[in-house]
Order: sequence, then structure tokens, then C-alpha cells
Amino acid sequence: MTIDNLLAQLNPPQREAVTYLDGPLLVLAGAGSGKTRVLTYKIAYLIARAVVRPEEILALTFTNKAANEMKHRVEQLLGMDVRGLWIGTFHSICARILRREIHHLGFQRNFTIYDAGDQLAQIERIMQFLNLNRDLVKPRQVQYVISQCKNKMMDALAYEKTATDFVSQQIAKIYLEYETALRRNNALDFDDLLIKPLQLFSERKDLLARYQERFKYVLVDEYQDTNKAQYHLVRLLSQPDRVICVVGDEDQSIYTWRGADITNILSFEKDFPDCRVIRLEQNYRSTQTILDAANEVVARNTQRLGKTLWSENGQGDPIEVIATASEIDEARQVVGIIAKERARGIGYNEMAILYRTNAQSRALEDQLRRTGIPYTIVGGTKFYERKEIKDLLAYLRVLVNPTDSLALRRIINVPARGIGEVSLQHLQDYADREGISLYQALAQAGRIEQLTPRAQNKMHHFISLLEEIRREVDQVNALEIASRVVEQFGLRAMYENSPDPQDQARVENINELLNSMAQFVDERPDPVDQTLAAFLEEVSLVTDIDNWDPDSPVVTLMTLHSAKGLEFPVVMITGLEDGLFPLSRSLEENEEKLEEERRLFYVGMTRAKQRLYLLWAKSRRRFWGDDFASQFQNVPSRFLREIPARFKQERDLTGVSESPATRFVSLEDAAWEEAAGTQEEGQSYQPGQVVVHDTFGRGEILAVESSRHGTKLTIRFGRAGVKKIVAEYANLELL
DNA sequence: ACGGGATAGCTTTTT
DNA sequence: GCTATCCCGT
Repeated sequence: MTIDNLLAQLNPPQREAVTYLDGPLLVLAGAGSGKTRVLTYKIAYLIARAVVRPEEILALTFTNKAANEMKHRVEQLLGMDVRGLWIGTFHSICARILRREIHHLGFQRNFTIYDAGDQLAQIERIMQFLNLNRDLVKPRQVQYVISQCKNKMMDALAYEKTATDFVSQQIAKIYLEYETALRRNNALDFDDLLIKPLQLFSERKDLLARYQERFKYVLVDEYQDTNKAQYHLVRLLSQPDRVICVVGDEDQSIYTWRGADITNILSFEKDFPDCRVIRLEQNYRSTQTILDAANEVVARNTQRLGKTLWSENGQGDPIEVIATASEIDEARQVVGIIAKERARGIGYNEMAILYRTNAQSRALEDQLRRTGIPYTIVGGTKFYERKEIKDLLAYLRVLVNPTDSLALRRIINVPARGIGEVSLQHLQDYADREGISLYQALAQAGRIEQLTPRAQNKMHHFISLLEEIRREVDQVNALEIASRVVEQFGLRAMYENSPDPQDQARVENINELLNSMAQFVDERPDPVDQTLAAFLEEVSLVTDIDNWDPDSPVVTLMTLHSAKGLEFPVVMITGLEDGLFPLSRSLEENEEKLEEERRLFYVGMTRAKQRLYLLWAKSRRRFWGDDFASQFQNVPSRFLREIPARFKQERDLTGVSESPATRFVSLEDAAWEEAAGTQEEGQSYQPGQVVVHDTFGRGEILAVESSRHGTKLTIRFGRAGVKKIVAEYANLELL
């Protein structure tokens, strides 16, 4: 395609964004305004005009899927291969840099990437080692603090200095130990992937200069969701010529909870005073009704640069707001909508069901399965978290990086081979004494006097087999290694002859992993790309959404977060209840949290091209609180009220749930319904009501939750803050 | 050393 | 309610 043809396909602001090359550029791209198009065309333009060569471009995206699509699109536009182009997520690009350079920081190139689960396991182990009571701080909390620190680029020593109270001092200790453990294991966690390159570049200016020289043009997608580390990385790599183009939408910033810093985009103009700002406000996706409604909602936020979307797609249908009695009824209504849309000629793959939390998929799934509607669930998957899969992966990790003691510990006695707690402790003591890794100690088991000959023997056998396979690791492909591991260590045999159906499922899962490895190998013609190391990197950085196939004829279920960047002709957003969406924590905390929830709602609404359905349930069973399965009484989400009446059509079906044939799924459910019903006979509470408490005074009910133990109310009092109160025991006066 | 039964803790969103 | 971990008897 010629450059002129290319540019002719863009509207004026898009064209300007593509061709502007005189300095830093900020593109504020509203939902559906062709942001991906601008990025791909810009890359194609840079190459076609020979401004830079493909290998001199660095493009950073939010998902691997986006990266792959953009790359294909660029190749299509140019009609040529762009192999050298650096395009990928921040994490994968950083991993790529580190695989080449990390030896400068004292790590080895074959480092392991720890996911959240590994992180947690490592923290738990350290806490055990330090003899710390789990009641003092929960491992989860420590993990959170460490991650937040890393996102702010605060290392363990710096954190230690700020730790004034006892608990933070303990966390600081764990943090310090955690860092040494990772170093010893030659492992990096997700946050390290972003931080280590920064460390590298600050220690080795020569390397920085090399990469700065290499990347003549830097592009960043979803700039509103970058954190401090990513921000610094981008700034660093775009120097000295500041040849940079960032694209983002502050209204779609939905990841501040994991360190994304909305000020990165809000103050881009301050960081690059001579930058050009281009707004893309024409939306090519949704109907005017959907856009207007979304605009009205998000306009309530204060943290924004501001823009107003418009489209030429016509008014379209009003937004349907449907009130249902329970999550089961809500799911039934969803099924009804799908059937109706099908009759109108909408395909299954053109519909999406979105929700705030993964747990909500369950009720929906039940109904879809029951009615035979084909569906797929994106995210929330725990495939890689299953025991048998983690075990197999741990074997593979040890083969690639024997110093990964976390992985080695996991498999040293799986399947049971007679290396128990005591022997393991002796082994560890020896390793500590000699200052060597657990793996090295294992190789010297014969020299450890404390071990019984029997244990020495078992260890010798185990390590010989590992070593034998390890010799092949770089010679043959990932699949071959894995199948050998499965066969020779008897990972499948462990479950194969069990009568337990769960064990049969484990066998299938192992087969499924081997299958995906076969596919991995098949997809890569070059043996260099088929290695085990490459596979392990892929599984740690690739997510569910990356493998999601938009053309498969099934309805898609996913969280609102996962839906970012996608679009569907028909979108259903479920669980629009105060306390669920927006989630109660954001209501109990501050206005900023609520604004983020609102942006999330905005993201959800703007996924819809033609029709948008918003559903809520008056009563919902949630696995939460002390009693794990309690029934919550809900009022509609405040977000629903924020949509002006002229854009919506409301249907109240809260009273029509009594169709006895399908009403109760089981006796047990009936009991729950009854439990929820009883309280309505006496005093009935509803979120939003104002009550007076003897000691706490006036307060507003935020949530009503009923379980075996009675009705529990979450109330925000003027002075005492948010409290949880059992209604039966408190003398509450309704106002 | 290992398997069975009791029990604690869990669910916000994810690269 | 589910599951991962703990505790105990063999």
C-alpha cells in the first residue's frame, strides 16, 4: 500500500497523529476512536517513509494479543515482514532485555519468572524461617506491600527506613529476605521485570546509551495504565531525542490498584512541555445513545483531561436496564437476551457477558450450560494453578534453572520417593553450611553424614535422572523434555490407576499441558524458539485473553477489566448493585476509588456497538464475609442512576421469579431463599436506609447480608466510621 | 514417611 | 461451600 493510500484511510486528527514527527506526542484517544489504528498506521508510516528501520522501533502494549495483532496489521499494510520490530507488553520486552543483559546485575540469563503464587509460597517460607506469626501479618498482605513498594521503585532497604511501627518492621525484614531468596534462586517476580532494567540502566550508562541509540522511536499504548517504573523506563528509552508517542485515555484508567499512576497521563504535558496533544473524539464503535450515556456517567469524575465522544452511527436502541430477583434470575434473563438476539441474527461470538468479579461467572455458567448455549470464560482460570500442573512446571523449571530451590522443594518428594521432612532439613542445613544451592547439595548427598544411606540413595537416584534429562534441555524441544519428565518421574502414573474421578481429571490436565506444548512447538518453525526455556517464559507471561479467539462461535464471559480494548455488538453487564459494582470497598473508602469504579463502568459500557443491557439482582448469594455463603439484599447501583432516563428503558422483574418448576435448584437453595425471606417479615433493612444506633449514633446502611447467624449490616456512621453489626442484637431505630 | 480426617481461611480487579 | 494445610495414627 502506498503512503497516500494509507493516510487516506484516516480522519484528520488520526492522520495528524500518524504523521507528526517533530517531538513528543500525546494522543488522547477516546473509547472506540481508532487508537490501535493510529498506532499501527504510525508504525507502518515510520517504516514506509524510511524515517526509521523496523528494528529501531519500540512499541509497548498492554497485552500480548494487542502486540500480535498490531504486528500482523503492520505487516499487512506494508506487505513485508517486520521481524526486527520490538513490539510486546512491558513485561515481555523487559524480559527480553534482561535475558541478554541480566548477568550485569549478578543474575543468570536462565532466570525463572515467579508468578503471584510462587511469590506467596516464597514469602510463606520466609515467614516460617523467621518464625513469624501469621496472625501478625498475613502473607498476602506482605506480598501486597512488597509489590506496592516495587511499583513505587522502593527497595527493601528504603522501605526499612520508612518502617516505624512493629508490623512494618517485620514486613521490612521479610522483604529483605525475600530479595536475597530470589537472588539465590536466580528468580525474578513480575515487578522485578520492570525494575531490573531500570537498575541496569542506572548502573551501566553504556548499556543505556546502547539501547537509547537503538530505539529511534518509542510508542506506548494504554499510557494511562503505566506505573512509575514503566513511566521511567519509557522516559529513559525515549531520550535524548524524546522521539515518543503515547496513546491513552484517562477515562479508561482502571489499574491504579496495582500501581498504575493516572498522573502519568494527566501530567504528560508537564513532563514534555513542547509536546503536541491530539484528541481523537470521533467514535466508530457505538451508537450515539450508548456514547451519550457513557459520557454522562464519566463526566461526574473530577480526575480527567476531558473529551466528548460523538459518532455518526445513529441513535440506536435505548439501553435496557433489567431488575431481577436473584443472581439465578439474572442469569435466566441473560439467557433470554441471548435467545432474543440470536433470533435477530446476532451470532454467539458477537455477545459478551461482563461482570465485576470472577466469582459471578458461576451462576451465569450454570444457566448457560443448562440451556445449551455455547460459551467461553476468559480469565479466572486456574489451569496453571492446579497442583499437577504446578508440579510438572516445577520439574521443568528446575531443569532450566537448577538454582530455583522453590521449584526443587516442590518436586523433591513428588511423587513420594522417600525424601521426607527430616532428610530435606539435613539437606538444607548442608546447603546453608556450604553456601551452595539445594540442587548442588542434592548432588553431594553421598557426603552428608546426617542422611541415612537409604535417603542418600534416593537422592542420588533422583538427581541422576534430573541430570540425565538436563543434558538434553538445550538440544531437544520443550515437548520432548516434558514427556520424558512425565514418563520417567511417573507424574501421570501417580494418578492413572486411581478410582477417584478427580485424579482422572488430573491425568487429563497433564495431557492438556503436553498438548499445548505440542502446539507451541508446531507453531514455531525455528528450533531455537522451541526450547523449554522459551515455553516457560511464554506460560508465565501469556494470559488467557491472549489466547481468546473472537471468531469462535461462543458467547464470551469475562471481567470488565479483561474486556478493555475489546468490542462486541451486544454487551450485557451484570451485577450492577451498590456494593458489588461499585464494589463496597470503594464505597467505604474514598472518592478516588469510586471514580475508578466509574471508569470501569465507562469501559464496560463503551464495549458495546449496538445494544447494551444492564442487569442487577435484588438478592444475591455471595461467598464472602464470615459465613461464606450469605444472601445479600441489594439496591441498584448508583451508576444506573447516573444514566439519564432518556437513554434507558427499565424493566422490573424482581417480582416474577416465582416460576416453581425452575424456581429452586435444590432443597438447599430453597432453605436459603427462606432464610433471606424471614427477615422481611420482621424489621426489614435495605441499603441506603438511615438508622440510629445506641452508641454509634446515626448511620447509613451500606450492605445487608443474611446468613445462618442472622442479618448482618454494614453501616457507615458519621463519627464511628464503617461498622458491621448483627441486626438482631443491636437496638436499631429506622429513620 | 505417608495417608486420612479435621480445620482454617478464602474472593476484587491482573501483567 | 471449597481447598490447602495441619495434625495424628499407622
